[in-house]
Amino acid sequence: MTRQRELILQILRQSDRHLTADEIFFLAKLKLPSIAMATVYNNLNAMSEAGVIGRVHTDGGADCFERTTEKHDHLLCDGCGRLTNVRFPGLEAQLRETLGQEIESYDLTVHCLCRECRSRR
Amino acid sequence: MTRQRELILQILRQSDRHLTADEIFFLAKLKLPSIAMATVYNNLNAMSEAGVIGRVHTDGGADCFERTTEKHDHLLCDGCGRLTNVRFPGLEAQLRETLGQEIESYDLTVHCLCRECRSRR
DNA sequence: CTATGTGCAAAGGGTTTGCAAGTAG
DNA sequence: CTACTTGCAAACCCTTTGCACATAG
Repeated sequence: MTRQRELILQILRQSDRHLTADEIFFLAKLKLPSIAMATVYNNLNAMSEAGVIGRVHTDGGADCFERTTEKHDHLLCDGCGRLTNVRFPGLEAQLRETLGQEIESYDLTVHCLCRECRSRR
Repeated sequence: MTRQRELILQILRQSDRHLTADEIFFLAKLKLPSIAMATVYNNLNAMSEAGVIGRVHTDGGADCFERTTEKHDHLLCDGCGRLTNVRFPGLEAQLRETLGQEIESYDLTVHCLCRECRSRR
């Protein structure tokens, strides 16, 4: 548990949004100017593999990281890009039943237009 | 409709698998050695935006392209990486109902271990 | 002490871009 | 003809790697 890892974890814990490695790097540099991007990635990789933080792959863009480690799905606004967490309880059981086979996990991203974006049209 | 675009489309139509841009490039070069990667991407982008072919973003790896343009979901074996198409009819309506708002679309990838990979353990 | 983590710079994979030359319609 | 497409190389973004040095425990 190095100073760098502690700082990165703290940044994630204090944010209620999803953060990219770049954003975390920027925020970390404010407190610890010597920190390197490689260190940020090292720690994000280590912590997401250890299940301490969550990681979200996004289509085309940079991965996002979040403090939540609970299983959840994502709601993405195609207008403004805002990403929020949602849950569809029972969905996994239903998918398993429909497929008729064991499931390791699933990734679901629902695309929408949020209220603001919808009214802006 | 250039010779290049026709060739790329033909390659996709003749394949029942998902193909990466790299694989398409390789296959296209066999018939048209002068073709460039940029041309392959140009055409794949144009055709997937036009809805003529399908595009699948994969976590971390290269995007895959497929002839099907019908809406469907994906089943990915975590063991061998094989990607197959599946459908969960009625899922969209159900997601819309649970969320209580309009949905543009959704992306669902179900992770599994296929029979072969499961028995190999 | 010693294994592990750091910072740096350079490399990597996948994709896009700028531009001069070529081609479809 | 003229706008669009090609091929090429270089650039791009995000992420990883190699390595000498520093540090946690």
